[in-house]
Amino acid sequence: MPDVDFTQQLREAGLRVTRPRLAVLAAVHAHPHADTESLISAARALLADVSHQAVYDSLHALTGAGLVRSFKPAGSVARYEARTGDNHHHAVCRSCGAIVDVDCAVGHVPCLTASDSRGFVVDEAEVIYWGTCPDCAITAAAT
Amino acid sequence: MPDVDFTQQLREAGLRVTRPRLAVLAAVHAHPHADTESLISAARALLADVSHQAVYDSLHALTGAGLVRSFKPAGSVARYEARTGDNHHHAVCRSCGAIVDVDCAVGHVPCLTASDSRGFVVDEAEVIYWGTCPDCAITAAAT
DNA sequence: AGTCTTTCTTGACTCGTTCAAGATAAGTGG
DNA sequence: CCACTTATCTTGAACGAGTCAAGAAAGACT
Repeated sequence: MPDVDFTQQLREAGLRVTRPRLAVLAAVHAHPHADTESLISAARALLADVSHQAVYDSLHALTGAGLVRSFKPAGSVARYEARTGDNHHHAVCRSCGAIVDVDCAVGHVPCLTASDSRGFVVDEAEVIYWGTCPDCAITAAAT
Repeated sequence: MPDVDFTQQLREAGLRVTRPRLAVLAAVHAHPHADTESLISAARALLADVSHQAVYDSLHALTGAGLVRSFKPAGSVARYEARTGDNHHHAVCRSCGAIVDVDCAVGHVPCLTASDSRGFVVDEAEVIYWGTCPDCAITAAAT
C-alpha cells in the first residue's frame, strides 16, 4: 500500500496533503488501537522531527474527516484506529489492557436500537466490552 | 432519607463511616451524572472544607465497593451516579451535553452477548448512545 | 479511655492535551 | 513556472483533571 492510497484518501476528504498527515495516517493504519504517544513515535519513524502538535492536529483533522476514529476506554488515554464506518466495537482486557475489535452484537446493528431512549435521536452507539482476554484467562486459571 | 441509610450502606460495604464519605455519597445521590467538580461543591454544601482529595478518595472507595458507578463519555471528565447493579446505559446529547439513563436495549441484557468476542470473557458492557436530546432536536428543527 | 489503622488535609506535581504566535508550505490563478 | 492566499506546522508555554506523599486526625476494636 503505497502512499498514493493515503494521498488519495486525504484528497477525497477535502484535506490538504501534507507530510505529517501522510505519516500519521500511515501510523494509524500500521498500529490499530495505538495511543497518541505511540503514534507520535510511529509517525517520527516515517518523518523525523514531526512535532507532537502536528500529530494532534492531524489526528483531529483525520477524525473530523472520518478517516480515523478515536475512542477512549475509561482510565486510558485516547486511542485511534483506521477502521471506520462499520460500527464495530471493542473488547478491553482488564488484566493486560489488550484491545480487540468486536463486530456488532447480533450482527445487524442492534446497538442503535435502544428501546426507550427518552426521545433521543440516537446516531451512534459506543460500546466497550470489559473482560478478560484468552491469554490472561489461562494465566489466571493456572494460578 | 436520613443519613442513617448511607451510614448503613457504608457499613455493609465494609467501609469506615466518615463525614466526607457520607457527604460524597449524599452528593452523588442528589446529583446523578455529576462530574467531580460539581460533587466537590455539593459535598462542601453538606460538609464545609472537605478537601478535593478526600472527595476523590471517597469516590474511589465507593466505586470499589460498588456503591457508586463512574463513567466517562469521550471528551468529558469523570461522572458518577448512585444507580448501580442494573446494567443500564447512558444517552448523551451532542448538542447540550445532557445525559439520561437508558435501560438495556432489548430489555434482556443483550449487551453482554457479543457474538464473537475472540475468546474474551466479557463481564461488563459499557454503552454510550450519542445523539440529540428532544429539546435540542426541537431547537435545531426551528432554525 | 487507649491503641492501632485507615482516612483526611495540605500542597506539590505529573501528564495528556490544548492554546498562541510566527514560520512554512500546499493549493490556485496568472 | 511563479506569486499569492490560506491552511497547516513548529516551538514553547500553559492548562486542568487527577495523582502522589507526609504528617495530622479520627474511626474501630479492646
